[in-house]
Amino acid sequence: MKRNTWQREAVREALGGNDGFVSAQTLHSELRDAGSPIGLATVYRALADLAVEGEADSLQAEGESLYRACTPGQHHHHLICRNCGLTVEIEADAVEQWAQATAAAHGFSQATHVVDVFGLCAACRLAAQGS
Amino acid sequence: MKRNTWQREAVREALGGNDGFVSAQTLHSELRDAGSPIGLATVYRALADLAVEGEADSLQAEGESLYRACTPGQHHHHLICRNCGLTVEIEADAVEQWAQATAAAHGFSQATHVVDVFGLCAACRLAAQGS
DNA sequence: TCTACTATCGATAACGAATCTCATTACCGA
DNA sequence: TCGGTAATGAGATTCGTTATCGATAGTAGA
Repeated sequence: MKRNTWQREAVREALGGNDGFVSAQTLHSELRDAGSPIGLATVYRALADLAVEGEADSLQAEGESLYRACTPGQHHHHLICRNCGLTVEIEADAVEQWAQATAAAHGFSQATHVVDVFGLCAACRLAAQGS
Repeated sequence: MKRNTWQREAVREALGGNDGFVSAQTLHSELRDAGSPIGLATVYRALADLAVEGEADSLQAEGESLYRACTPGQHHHHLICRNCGLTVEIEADAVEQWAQATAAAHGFSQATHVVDVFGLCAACRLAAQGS
């Protein structure tokens, strides 16, 4: 029996309110700053649940897990600004097929893949040039 | 001034003696089991150096950093068996170009990318079927 | 609506990977 | 051989994450 609690909903909303990837710790701080008495463990549990249910994407960076709300049910990858965290969801049929084909060519089955692109978004590039 | 120590060489050899990716902790255990009195911090330092110098590749998995000896100086990706850790180095010019093009299309510059394929190698698939 | 059941919460302890500290060691040029 | 100093290593520390367990509060059924 799955229950709907305001805590879970708060995490979902806080996640949706961020453009890019955020850490569980950061999300917890934001919620506490906003006056919510939510616990850190609850934020971790909620994020893990959301990730399993496909409502959030997660990736590992610099030793911590980052999460982001994403369009559910659809396989996609991310183009992430390494400066401001701005994230763009990208489709990559070509890469999907390449991954499958490459795996098969080496005798591998049940292939999954990790594909993320990091760069400097237009705004951050201009800001860097201006300084 | 860079110095050559037996510890650094021991890490290099231990890394080369493994087919797939191994964690710093595992490598340290192996070295200690083999009778080497090398310290954990030294293993971490040596691995970080090797990664910087291009003699080792690293990737994040399950909350820890994994390392592997690799052909230096050449950009490539990995096809990794999620069961036995067997790793195959793969070239992916198509993916390189796709990543650059996609980043550029969204206004991103200085694009780098993370591309790894996980699967079940032929031997592990057969073993799984046999059981 | 009321009640019982139990999923969920949350403070905190525990855990583990990675890093830092600093006294000691030993590499290497002179 | 000698001295400066890079490198080492045991242990402490940091930090993100997970486990524990009593308290809390959704939810189904009476």
